[in-house]
Formats: sequence, structure tokens, C-alpha cells
Amino acid sequence: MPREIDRRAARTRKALHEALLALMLRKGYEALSVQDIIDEADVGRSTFYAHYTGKEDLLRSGFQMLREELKEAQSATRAGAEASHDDPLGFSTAMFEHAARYADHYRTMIGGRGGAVTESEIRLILSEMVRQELPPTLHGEAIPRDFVVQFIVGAFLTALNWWFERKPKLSPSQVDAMFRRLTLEGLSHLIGGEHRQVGRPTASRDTD
Amino acid sequence: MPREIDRRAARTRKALHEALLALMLRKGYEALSVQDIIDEADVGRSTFYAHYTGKEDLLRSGFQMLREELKEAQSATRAGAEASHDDPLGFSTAMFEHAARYADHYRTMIGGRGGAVTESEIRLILSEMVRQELPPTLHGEAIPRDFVVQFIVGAFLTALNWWFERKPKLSPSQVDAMFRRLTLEGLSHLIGGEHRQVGRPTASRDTD
DNA sequence: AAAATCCCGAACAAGCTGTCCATTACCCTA
DNA sequence: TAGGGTAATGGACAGCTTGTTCGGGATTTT
Repeated sequence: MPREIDRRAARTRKALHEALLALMLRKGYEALSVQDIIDEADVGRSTFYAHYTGKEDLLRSGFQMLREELKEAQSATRAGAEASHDDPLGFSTAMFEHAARYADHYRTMIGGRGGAVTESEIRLILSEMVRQELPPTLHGEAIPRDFVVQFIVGAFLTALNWWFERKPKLSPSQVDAMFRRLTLEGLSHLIGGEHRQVGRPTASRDTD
Repeated sequence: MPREIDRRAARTRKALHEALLALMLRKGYEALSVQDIIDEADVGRSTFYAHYTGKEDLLRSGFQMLREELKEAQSATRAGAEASHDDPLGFSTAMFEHAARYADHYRTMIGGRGGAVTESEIRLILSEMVRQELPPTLHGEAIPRDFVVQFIVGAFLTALNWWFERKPKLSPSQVDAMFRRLTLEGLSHLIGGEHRQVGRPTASRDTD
């Protein structure tokens, strides 16, 4: 029986992916050359091109792996299946916490430093997540489902980015609370003429 | 009196900016080389570097000009100054209409094709706009002003992008209505427990 | 018209990109 | 464990890009 894949090839691919990630952390994606990557991975030039067509191909393949892993992990956890549709933002809490733990990675992925590809790949992954948590029917059909999905994903990324760039000291749950409040209730509650009292333990002052 | 700037220099800069814009429309920003730009502009290589340090510098300088123009146009229109704070999304309607008229330009700027620089420059411009329209005090201080600004800008860009990519047939006012509804009222209105039946005359299915 | 400024074109070193090849090292399986 | 198959290597290649430098020529400004 032929093994899934040749061990050498697997090693090479792994080395390249790790090199890419490491380099992105310290130089950002755009600034990288194929040269940098193969140096870091200690892999021959021709070997690289035997596996990938360029650095973008390498990056994409990394995300594809990630997506497949997530898909599996998800169908595995599908045991406790419900509670989803109550809360269309169910993903966010875990996500913010995860981001806090791997702040370095998220920073490079989310900020401009990951490049356009990273950005859109992440949007894809999040979109899939959100689409599943979103109830199948929306009131009145006035707003297309897909629009809502994009709206949520965009808002989440905005929150994440703002957190890292401006208030990295906040706790995940604080950011999460703000994100949910704004996304669920909208702006109207913040600016109406009514002075509704909110007993919120305001975390920290705004510095603009 | 020394003229503001040498006529030749001005011509050169103009030619370069126009070349950049034209090329971005057909190839996207990332794919461009300085070579392409000076060919299109019919300008000598050394001349280019006498004015800008690279293509990014050229792009940035273009946005800076734009920002200054907008700033002037704004302080000029500041005659009818109020009505702002009633509607924190006042900018959107005009913006969507403008985008419809110059769809090609917006497409290249907003989608990935404009590159990270364009993206962040646009966010900057919009942020300034939104910040001014946003009432100075927000209820309860629970959510920092800047967070709200970013939220709005992100939602607007999301709407714009979705419009171009998925439903370009919609009119500006339709998109505007959806954008405002979602941003002002949030999701909560869309997902209540009530099961309202809708005889959906859905135009086209969500295709992912 | 003279002086100041700008543009041009060409040439340069340095770097990156993909692609080839012959050779070597490794892996898989029988 | 031996041998055929497969992958990795290093080097060399043409073609492209980037910035920089120069002197001569053209245009503007004063």
C-alpha cells in the first residue's frame, strides 16, 4: 500500500509552512521573498517550486489545511449541537479568547501585515462559521442573509483590530461585550435623545 | 515671485498620478511595477525617482491630495452646518450614490485590488468623516467613541463591497437602507423568536 | 538672454523569479 | 535488506525589477 504521501515531501511542506509563519510574524507577508522563505526553511530553491508555484500558493495551502482542520473539529463538537440559533454571535466569545492567547499570530493575520490573501481567507473562514450560527430565516427578508453574514464578520474583525491597535489591555470579555452590544443593538441606543441609564462597569477611558 | 511649483514638475506629477489610476483600473495595484507606471506616463525612470521614492509613495501622495480637497470642500459646505448629529450616518447616502457613479474606481479601491495602502487610506478618510458626524457624547461611556467610529466605517465598507460583488443591480438607496437599518438597529430585530412567514419573492439565491 | 531648474536616456549593481539539469540522498515495498 | 522509485540538492540561467548616477539637452523663470 502506498503511504499517503512521501515522508520527505511532507517534511518539506511542513518546513516551508513553519518558515512562512515565522517570517510573517517578524516581517509581515508582503515583505517576504521566496528567497527568505527557503533560507529560513533550509530548503532548495528548486524544491520549493516543485511544491508550490509561489509564496501565495504556499500561504493559501496553509489556510486550506486550517480550514479542513476546523471543519473536522466542528463536526466532532457537533454533539452538543444546539443553543446556536439563540445567539447568532455565539462564536465571538471563544474567538476573542483564542485571539488573546495567540495575540502575535492574530496581529499579523488581521492587521495589514498579512496581506490581501490572508485577509480574504480569514473572512472566508469566519463567514462559514457565522453562516451556520445564523438562524435560517430572517425577519421580513428585507436584508439578504449573506449581507448579514458579511456585516457580522466585518464587525468582528473591526473589533479585533481595534482591540489590538488601541486597547490591548482590555480583557477578551470586555471587547466581546462591546462587540455584541453594538452588533446586536446597533447605534440607536447610543445616540437617541433618551437618557437611558446603563449600569455598566465602564472599563477604561477612551483615548482618541 | 516664485511660482508655486515649476510647471514641468507639475505636469510630470500629474502624468504619473493619472497613469497610476489608469493602470490600477486594469491591473490592480499590487501587480504594477514602477516600470509600468513610467511607461504609461511616458516619463523617464530617473524622473520618477526624483519625485517619489516608489509606487507606494506615489499612491500615498495621491490620497493626500484627495484628503485635502475633501477637507476644503467640507469647510466650504459647512454653511448648512447642522442636521449632523441627528443622523450619525448622514454621510452614507451621498457616498453610495457617488460610488454608483464611479463604480469602476470604487471597485478597485475597495476590493482587494487596491492593496493594503489604499484600504487603510480609505479607512482614514472615512474615519475623519464619521468622527465629525458622530455626536460628541455617547450614552454611558460604555463604548469608546473610536470603537464606534471604526464600527461604522467597517460596516460601510462591508456594505459597499457586498454591493459590488454580489448585487450590483441594486440601487444606491436600497443598499443605503440596508446599511442604515443594520448599523442603527443591529441584528436583534432580525432574529426574534417569532416565526413570521414570508412568501419570499427572493430575487436570486445566496450563492456562496 | 541668462540662470536655474527640470527632464531624459543610458548605464549600472544588486536582487528576485522561475526553470532547467545532473547528481545525490532518501523512502517505500517486495 | 536490496533495489527501484521518488524527492531534494546546488548551481547555473535569462529575464525581470529596483534604485542610483551621470552628462547633455530642453524648458521655465527671472
